[in-house]
Amino acid sequence: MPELPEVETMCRRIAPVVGCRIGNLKRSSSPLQSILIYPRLSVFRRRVKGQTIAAISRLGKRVVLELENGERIVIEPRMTGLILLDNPPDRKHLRLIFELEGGSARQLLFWDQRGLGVVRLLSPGEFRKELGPERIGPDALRITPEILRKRLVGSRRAIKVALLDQHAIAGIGNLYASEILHRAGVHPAKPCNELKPRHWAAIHAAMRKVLQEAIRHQGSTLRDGTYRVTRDEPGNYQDKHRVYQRAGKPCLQCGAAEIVRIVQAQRSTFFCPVCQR
DNA sequence: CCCCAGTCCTGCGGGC
DNA sequence: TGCCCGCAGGACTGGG
Repeated sequence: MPELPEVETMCRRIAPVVGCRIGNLKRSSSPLQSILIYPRLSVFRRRVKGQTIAAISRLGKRVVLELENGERIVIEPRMTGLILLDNPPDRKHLRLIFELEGGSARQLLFWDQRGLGVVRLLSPGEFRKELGPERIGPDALRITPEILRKRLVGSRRAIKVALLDQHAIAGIGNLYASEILHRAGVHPAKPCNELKPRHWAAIHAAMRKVLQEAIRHQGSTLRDGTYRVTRDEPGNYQDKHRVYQRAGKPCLQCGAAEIVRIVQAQRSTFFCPVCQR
C-alpha cells in the first residue's frame, strides 16, 4: 500500500510530466467499476484540457499536480493505486489516462487493482479547505521533534494509532508505523500521554531513518505485488522489514523473542515484546 | 475529543 | 479440483 516512501518514489518517477500540456483525458474501457473521480469525467476533462502542469509535489500519501491556472489534480493511490508514465502491470486495471503534449512525457497513467483510489480536481479554494494544514498534518519527513510531540502528547490514543492519523501527521501508514515503533523501541499500545521526552525523540529519529531508508530502496513491494517502481521492477525495502508481516519469526534486533501480531483500530500491528516496552 | 464498526474494492490463500 | 470465506487497509462516515 503506497505510503510516504512509495508515493515519494512515484512522484520522482513521474517528474517529467512537469512542463507538459494536458491533451485528452480518458477512462480505460475496462469492465471493472471505475475509480472515483471528482468532478465527473466530462467536467474534469474540460477543465484540464490545454493546461500545462506547472509543478508536482507530494502531500502525505497523495500526489499533487499543480496546473498553470492554479487548479490542482490530486491523486490518492490508497491501497493499490499506481501512477506511471508507461507500461502498466496490465490493461485490465488501468483506470485513467492523461495524454500529454509538448514536453518529455507522452502520458500519465493511473492504474489501480482494487479501485479504492481517488482522483480529484480542486480549485485553490477547495484545495485549501479540504487538504490545507487544518486538515492534513505536517509531513512526516518535515516535522520537527518538538512539533511531533506537541501534536500527539495530549492524546490518550495508542501511539501506533496516532501515527496513522493523517490530520496529526501526514504520510505514515500501517506498514511504516510498525517499523518505526520497532526501530524506536516503543510499544505500539503505549498511550501518547504516557510517553516521555526520550520516547518522542526516539520516535522522531526512527521515523526519519525508516522513511528515508525506504525511499532510498524505492519503497516496499508486498506479497500481493501491487506496488512497483515500474512493471518489471519491485521496490526493495520489504527485505529490510524488521516486524511487518513477520509474526512468529525471531526478532532481528534481539534474536530472542518472536514477533507478535496484535490488532489495533482494526489493523494489524507487529512488534517485538522484548525490544518494545 | 476519541472509539468502534461499516463502507468502498479485488485478489489471494486457507480450509474443507 | 473447486468453492466459500476471511483478510488485506486508506480514508471517510455515522453513532455512541
